[in-house]
Amino acid sequence: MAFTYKYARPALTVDCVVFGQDEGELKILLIQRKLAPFKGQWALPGGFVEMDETLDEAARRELEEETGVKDLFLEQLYTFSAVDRDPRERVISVAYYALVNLDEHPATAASDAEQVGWFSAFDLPALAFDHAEVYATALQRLQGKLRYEPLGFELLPQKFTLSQLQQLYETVLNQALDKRNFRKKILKMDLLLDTGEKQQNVSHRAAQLYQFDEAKYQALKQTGFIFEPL
Amino acid sequence: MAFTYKYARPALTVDCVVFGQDEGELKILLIQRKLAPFKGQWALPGGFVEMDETLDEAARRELEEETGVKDLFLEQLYTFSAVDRDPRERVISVAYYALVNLDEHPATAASDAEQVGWFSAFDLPALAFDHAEVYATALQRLQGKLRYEPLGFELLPQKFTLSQLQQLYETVLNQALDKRNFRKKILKMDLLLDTGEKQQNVSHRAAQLYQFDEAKYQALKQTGFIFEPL
DNA sequence: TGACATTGTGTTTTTTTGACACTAACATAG
DNA sequence: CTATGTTAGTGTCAAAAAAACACAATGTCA
Repeated sequence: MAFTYKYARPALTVDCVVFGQDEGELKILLIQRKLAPFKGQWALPGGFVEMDETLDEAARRELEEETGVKDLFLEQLYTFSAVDRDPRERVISVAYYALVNLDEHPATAASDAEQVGWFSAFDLPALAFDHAEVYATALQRLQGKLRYEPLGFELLPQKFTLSQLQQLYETVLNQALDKRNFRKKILKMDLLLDTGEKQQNVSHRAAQLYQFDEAKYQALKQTGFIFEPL
Repeated sequence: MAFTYKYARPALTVDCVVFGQDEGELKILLIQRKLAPFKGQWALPGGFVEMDETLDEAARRELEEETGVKDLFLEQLYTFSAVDRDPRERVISVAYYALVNLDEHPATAASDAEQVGWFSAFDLPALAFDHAEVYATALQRLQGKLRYEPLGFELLPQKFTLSQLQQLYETVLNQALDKRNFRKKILKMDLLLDTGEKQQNVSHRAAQLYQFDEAKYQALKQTGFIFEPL
């Protein structure tokens, strides 16, 4: 079966930049291409958009098919349209960026048999297509949004310590932050719930575990509140 | 001649939200549809993407064809993909937003014979397709970016007074600003060049004319400078 | 030359930011 | 059980930025 149109149409794909965090390192999820072009090279997970799904749905579907990761924070990034970005034919790609925390989401279950791997975000291999540009755009966006939206919590386990949160900000933004000032500011927003629990199995003083009060944040946001932890 | 593909492909269009400013009012540019669906209704200018052009190029081409407006500030906004957003068939649309100043750009030269008009941004007619949603997204983006990027100057003539600039911010953001604080802050950034010229033909004290130092801004931006006039 | 309209300007108070160093708690090894 | 190591947790002061606030200067026009 084939499909015929009066005018030529570009192919439409989605590509995903999936960020994760592990031991103070920012990572991203790549797959190794099984087929030409760029056979064997690392690339962003993604694929063709079906006729009965939105772009968001396509991104989630492809991610689950290719990497097993699901139920993650996902947002549209930018649509890339350079005429020769795919050597085979005209392909326009809607890029997404996603945030997961590596513990709670089954790390990497390959399925379409491609190899899947987490790479340090600041030390990536050469990427296929224009994926280096897509990745750079995503990192910029993440760094930008982290300053005025509570994205960081998507990268942490549900319960986390203030030190973990601070380290996350330091890693992503690539800058050191003052411990006392950071804690003061983030606690003053009154959006972290003290769970009463403490860290387990650490060989030093155990830290308090907090969790983010998403509901309260959503309510405040309506009233013009802006989350600015720095 | 027709084009045949193995898998179905959505049609791809661009749509543009063009903002302008006139006498303290924020306006947007609409065209009246000549054809079904939504015949006779107002809609955002836009059209199909050709195989040999990027999305940016398509947006500029369609804008000039349909409204005569060219050489404007143009930035990608978001890609809209609801499955039924076009009643005829699957159409995915990459939306752009654009800024022009009404004086220096030939206001509205219709060409494809559709009617073209500027409408007050806060009092729009019913729009075709999902264009109301696209417009809402664009306005939000404009309001957001105005706070940390020098977009306002795109909407003003090249030489402008501080009062005009302030009024623009007040109009777009829909909030009053203190004159002395606004002037202090914006002058302190040292990005406005005093042209030495004064307003002409006003029936009151003539204000100083300034222009934005784009080159200096671009240089500063590299060093991490952020334009924050509020 | 007086009335009108808009430009242009400083000071004070309040709030926010940034710099800075030590004690408390807990686990572990000797 | 004591000493050591490691991270958690906390307050103050100074500097900078933001916010509030009112009136004199300039030019046009009747």
